Amino acid sequence: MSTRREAVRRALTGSSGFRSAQDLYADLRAEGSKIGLTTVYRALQSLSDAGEVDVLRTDEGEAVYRACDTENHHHHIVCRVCSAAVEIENPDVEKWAADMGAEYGFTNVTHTVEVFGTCSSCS
Amino acid sequence: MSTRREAVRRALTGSSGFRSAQDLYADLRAEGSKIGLTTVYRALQSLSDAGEVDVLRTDEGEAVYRACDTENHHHHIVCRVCSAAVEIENPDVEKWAADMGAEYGFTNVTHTVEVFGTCSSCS
DNA sequence: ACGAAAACGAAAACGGTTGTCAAAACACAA
DNA sequence: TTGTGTTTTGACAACCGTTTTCGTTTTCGT
Repeated sequence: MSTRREAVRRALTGSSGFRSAQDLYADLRAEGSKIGLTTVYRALQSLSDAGEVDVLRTDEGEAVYRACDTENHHHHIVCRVCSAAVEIENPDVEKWAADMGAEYGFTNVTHTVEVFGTCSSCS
Repeated sequence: MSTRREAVRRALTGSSGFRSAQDLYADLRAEGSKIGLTTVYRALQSLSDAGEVDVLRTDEGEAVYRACDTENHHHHIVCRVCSAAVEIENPDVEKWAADMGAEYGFTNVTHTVEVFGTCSSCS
């Protein structure tokens, strides 16, 4: 694990919500790092490939990342103002998605579930 | 409703799955229309604002559109090969999302739920 | 038919992301 | 330590989907 990638992971772990690559780049530069934007993207790509961070897309199509507490499959409630996120799990939803897939003859079923709202401190 | 926008709606209604703006543009040009890409984007934007089509983002960040049978809130099972889609509804999921939001003090809660798989004719 | 308003399309601009490539950092054997 | 091959890095350009701009065309009301 290279130093740069470690720095990106640290920056991500130090934030409570979903951050974009450019956010993290700005954070790292602000704290004096000479890291390049390309490297931030590369680090996030590889952390994501390794399953160490969760990725999702905003409505604007921007990719945002988060270092999650568990490696288990789970979902989030994300504040649309400050992007803080709470991890949530629900076996029923997992089962429902799988059942739906089976019912319509779909194989290799995956799903995305994200809940958005305004968190108590932002409202 | 302008002619061009109607053409885009027709192109969308004639497909069974989610299509990107560029897909629709290609379809329309292929059938002889002299429509411009800009107009396709504009038409999709306005159809989407009017709630007449559903929009979602692929993992690659591309926006894809679909003319749905119902205007009610619903979700989809989407084939990741041919992008054919089945509309699905489930009050439990709706309730769950709302409950989760309330439990963590989030207001103005919305959610996105999409199921992906390989449909029977593509597998 | 006329003028105002809306729609249109080509091309440029934009913004996030990825590719390129030479320089720098590193590993490690001699 | 020095040399050599590998990996990582970052500036910059390229890419791609989308939006903006702006001059032209079409539509609509009168």
